[in-house]
Amino acid sequence: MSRQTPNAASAAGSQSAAPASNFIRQIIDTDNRNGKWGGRVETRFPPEPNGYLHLGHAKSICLNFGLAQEYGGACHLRFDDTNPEKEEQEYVDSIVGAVKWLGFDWGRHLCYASDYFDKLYAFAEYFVNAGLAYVDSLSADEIRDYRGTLTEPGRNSPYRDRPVSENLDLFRRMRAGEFADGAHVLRLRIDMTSPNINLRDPIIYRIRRAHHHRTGDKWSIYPLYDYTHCISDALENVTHSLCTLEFEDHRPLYNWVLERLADGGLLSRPLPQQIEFARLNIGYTVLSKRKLIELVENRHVDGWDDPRLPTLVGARRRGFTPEGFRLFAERIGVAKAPQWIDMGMLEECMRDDLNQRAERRIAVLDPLKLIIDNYPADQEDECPAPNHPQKPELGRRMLPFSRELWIERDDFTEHPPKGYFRLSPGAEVRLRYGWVIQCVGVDKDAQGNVVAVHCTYDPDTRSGTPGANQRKVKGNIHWLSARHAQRAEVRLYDRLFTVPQPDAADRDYKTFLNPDSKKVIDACIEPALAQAQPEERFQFERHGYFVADLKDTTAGQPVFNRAVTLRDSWAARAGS
RNA sequence: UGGGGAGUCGCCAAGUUGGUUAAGGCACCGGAUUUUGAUUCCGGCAUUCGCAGGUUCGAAUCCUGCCUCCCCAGCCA
Repeated sequence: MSRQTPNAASAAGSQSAAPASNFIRQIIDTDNRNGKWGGRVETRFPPEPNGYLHLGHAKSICLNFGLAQEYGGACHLRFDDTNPEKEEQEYVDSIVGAVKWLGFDWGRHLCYASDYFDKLYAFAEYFVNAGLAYVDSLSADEIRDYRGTLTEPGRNSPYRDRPVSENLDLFRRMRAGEFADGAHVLRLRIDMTSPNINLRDPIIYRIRRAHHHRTGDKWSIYPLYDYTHCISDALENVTHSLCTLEFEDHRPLYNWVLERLADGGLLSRPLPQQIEFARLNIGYTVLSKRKLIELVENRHVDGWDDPRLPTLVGARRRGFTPEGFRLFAERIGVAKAPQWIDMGMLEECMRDDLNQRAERRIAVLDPLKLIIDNYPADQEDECPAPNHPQKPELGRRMLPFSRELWIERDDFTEHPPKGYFRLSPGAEVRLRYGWVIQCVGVDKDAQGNVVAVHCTYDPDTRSGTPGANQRKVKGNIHWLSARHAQRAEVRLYDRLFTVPQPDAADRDYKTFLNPDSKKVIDACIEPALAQAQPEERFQFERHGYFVADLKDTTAGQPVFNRAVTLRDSWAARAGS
C-alpha cells in the first residue's frame, strides 16, 4: 500500500528521496489502488543453480527484493532447478551467499521448483485428462521440423489426437522410467499455427533419467521452464513476476497455463502477472555465461572470484559493497529500452559508498627515498592523522616520522610540467599531517635515475600548530617513515577489457583483454594497516579504495586489492 | 507483407487522461571551500523528444506513413 523509502539510498548515506517512478512501480500502484491483491506485493528472484551470479543478477535481485521491501511485501529466493544435468548444490550455496551478501532476506521463502514436482505432475495429468496435453512420440528432429519456422506455420504431430487413455498410460510409464531419454515428450495442445512459436504445442515434460541434486533419482521426467515457472509463481502466491525482455513472447503461454488451471479449479484468481524489463549491459566487461566460463577455464583470470570478473563473488573480493550495488540499482532504474551502462557508473556508486565509510590510511605504492637533511637521524616524531576527514568521531592514529621517508615516485619530478604542484628541485610541498619541506637536491645512480630526494624541513610549519597553515603550499603529499613502514602485497586491478563492448558481434572479445588489468606490487604501508582484517576496507589516501583480501590476508600480513581509484582530475588533464 | 518489444542530452531515466520555460542521476565544463589535484558546495549543460506529414489555440504526449535496433524456430532457463 504505502511505500517505504528504499534503504538503498539511505544506506549509502545520500539524501533519501522518494523512489523514482518506473513502469513496474506504476503497475503495482495501480494494482494496489484497485485492490487487486489487497495491497499484497510478493516477488521472487528465480535463478537456475547452474552458475555464478553476476552484475546483471544484482540488478534483478535489487529490483525484486527492493520492491518487496519498499511495499512491505516479501521476495522469494527460488531455485529454478528443472534441468538436473546442469545444476549443482555448489551453485545453490554460492547463490544463497551472494543474495545474503547483498543484504537481502527471503525469510521463510527459500523455495525450489523441485519442491513442486509432485504437484506439477498432478497438474500435468489434469491437462492430459482435460484433453489439453498429449504424449508425442516424434523424435527431436521431427518435432523441430513439424514446428515450422518464423514465417511458416507448424503442422500437427501425427500423435496429436491420441486418445486420453493412451496419453495417460504413456505419460505414467514415462514417469515410471519405462522409456529411454527422448522417446516421448508431453506437449500442451494449443495451436500449431500460432504466429507465436511458444504456443505451437510447447513441450512441458521430457524424459531425462538423470540424478537431481535435490530429488535424487526419484524422477525420470522433468518439467520445462514455461510450464514450471508460472505454476511455481502461482503456488507461492507471487503477485508480480519480474523477468527479462526475452520472455515477453512467453507471457501468453504463462497466462494460458494458469488460466486453464484456474478454470479447472486447481488455482485461484487473481493469477500472478509476468512483467518484463530490460536486462543490464555493462561496458568493459562481458556477462554471458559462456564467455565467463571461457575466461575462467582458459586462465585469463584466477577463478570465478577473480576481482576483475563481473561475478558477485568477484565483486566482493574486489572490495565492492552491497550498499554500492543497491545505490547502483536505484540509479540505473528499470525500463524496457535496452540499457547500456558505463562501468564508470558502478565505480562511482562504490566510491560514493566507500567515501563515507572507509577509514583513511597511508600506503606508498611506488616508493622513492626522501631524506630530510636537517632532521637528526636519531630523532623521531609522531604525527596525528584523522581516520576520516569529515568524521572526527572515527578518531585518529599516529604516523611515526623520521629522517628518512618513502614518498610516491610520481610525487617528484625533475622537470615539472605546467601546473604540477608536487615536489621538484627548489619546490616546496607539505608532507601531509607533517611539515613543509623544500627540495634541495637529488641522488642519482650511474644511469642517471633519481634514487633519493634531499629536502630540508621547516620546524615552524608543523601541521596543527598555530600559524602552521600560514605558509601557503599547494602541494600536499603522503609519506611513510622508512624505518617504520611495513611491506604488503597490493594488487592493482583495472578493467578486464580495453573497449566498452568487447563482445560486440563479429569480434573475438578475447583480443580486447586488458594486459594491465592486474598488477601485483610490493607496497609500503603504515603500521596501523598491518592488522587489517579480511574484507576490511580503507581509502589509501590519494590512491583509492582498497580491501584486505578475503582469502589471502593472514594475521599481521594483509594483502590488499584495489577496488577503485579516487577520481583524479590532474591525471585526467595530464592524460596519463 | 510471421509474431513480440524498444527508440527523450555522451550514458541511464522521468514525463503517458495533450496545456506555460522537457525532472533527476552519471559524465563533462566552470567557480568556491579543502593539509587527499579526493570529498563537499554553487553554477552551466536537449527551443528539443528516431524521421516525415497531419489534427489542435496548443503535442514528447493524439492520428498516418516511414526508419532503426532488440528478442523468438532448445526435449535450456
